[in-house]
Amino acid sequence: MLDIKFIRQNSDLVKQAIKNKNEKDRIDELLELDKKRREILSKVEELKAYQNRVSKEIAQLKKENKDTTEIFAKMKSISDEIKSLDDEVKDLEVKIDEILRWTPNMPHSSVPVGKSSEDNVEVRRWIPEGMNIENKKDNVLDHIELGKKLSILDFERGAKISGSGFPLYKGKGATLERALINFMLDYHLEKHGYSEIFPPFLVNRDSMRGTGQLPKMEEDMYCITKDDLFPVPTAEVPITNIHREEILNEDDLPLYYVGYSACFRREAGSYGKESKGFLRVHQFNKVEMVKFSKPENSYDELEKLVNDAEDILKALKIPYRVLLLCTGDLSFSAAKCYDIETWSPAENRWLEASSCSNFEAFQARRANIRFRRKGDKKVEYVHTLNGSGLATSRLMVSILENYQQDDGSIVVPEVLRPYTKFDIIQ
RNA sequence: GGAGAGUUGGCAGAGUGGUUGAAUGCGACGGUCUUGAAAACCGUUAUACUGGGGAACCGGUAUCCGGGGUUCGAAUCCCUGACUCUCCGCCA
Repeated sequence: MLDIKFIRQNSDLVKQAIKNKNEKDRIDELLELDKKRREILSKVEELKAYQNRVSKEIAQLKKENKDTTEIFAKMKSISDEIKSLDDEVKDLEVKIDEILRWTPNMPHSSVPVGKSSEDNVEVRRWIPEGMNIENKKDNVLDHIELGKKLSILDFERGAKISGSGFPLYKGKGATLERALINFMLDYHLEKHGYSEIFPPFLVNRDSMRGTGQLPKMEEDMYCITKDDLFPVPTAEVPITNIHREEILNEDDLPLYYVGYSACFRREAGSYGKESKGFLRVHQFNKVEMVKFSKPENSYDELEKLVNDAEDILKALKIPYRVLLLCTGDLSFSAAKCYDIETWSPAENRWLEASSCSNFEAFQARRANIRFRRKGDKKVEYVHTLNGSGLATSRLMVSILENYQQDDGSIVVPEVLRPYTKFDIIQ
């Protein structure tokens, strides 16, 4: 959510930002409502001030046993007037809030302006020593074929149990998945100084609003209507909401959290080639990093966050590239975002495995997460950041395909072996 | 799922219709005293919106879990929702 005062004073900037993000502009309507609200507000507050004053006088009169009939009649009509004006203000506030919640975050000045993913900028790429992704082997199997052949992935039975997009891992495939999650968690804990969180997987509506999934993405979220709970689309939601409605100490910042969760996404409207196997699923596993930072440090923290995700891929020796997303591809809540894509030899293309974003105060304002500087009276919003570190499904595609041998077996990446207790899948 | 008890400022905890943004205690911060510290004493101690001002600041309004209602007036009465705790039932 953007600050209404900021919008008031910088409406042109905000409009430009909305345009760059390909979102709908309702700023003029917003400002009109805002103006009206403040007009009525000053009227009703004046009446309330009068009411409060007279109310004290009445208390005095009552004490002296004086007649109050006349004054009561007068105050009744004022009370009624206040009530109706209050209703008007409330009505306007609901409308204002609605538009604000549908207004996207503003891209940071360092974000390239662009229309779609075509305009994203590759910042760097990393290829393990001795590997050349240009040298395409002929007989590489894709992850679906590998999964089937080695009996480690079973998409058909997953579909039988739940529906398409719910992968079933079996045997060494299940172990490999678990190893990967544990490896990533341990790595961030030990090497990058994060604190571990194991969050709830179902969250309430307030939490979903806090991080910005609602109202805009409601169609893409699963919902347990009976209890009005949502299966988390990412651990970002429960972890960021840890500090909802809180005022943090300056000394506590930055806060680094890392947590695993299963992630649930309806992915409404996406079918076909793009969604085969692991490429698009309704349930996947992800280790998520979340940071709460002081505003002046948040962009340094973003760079570090991306590096933290990259370190995992370097340790796994998976080729990847880092993209700086352009304004048009930037998500609703983000001010700046880097995607990390890993190489898939079978698909012969890059697959998004991580997304690292700085939300600045956008989520913090929605979720009311603030901090107080030492010796300072005022509170400020923190900046929130998060990044996948990483999502296992896409990563699993790259691991299986990159580590496959000519005989169709798969060598387990060295760093995972202490977790898997085996070094080859065949 | 059933029955009951709760939810008040950073924390503890008063307050059952009228100068209550809210007693008191603790904590925190500032000061006095002290070579320094402790103790003691004095003072300060929420957030949001809104108007004025360049700003420090000043005024108004709201907030005692959320929402609705009764009333001239609600922390206090009524309805409703959420959460917490205790007991019973069920259960991995």
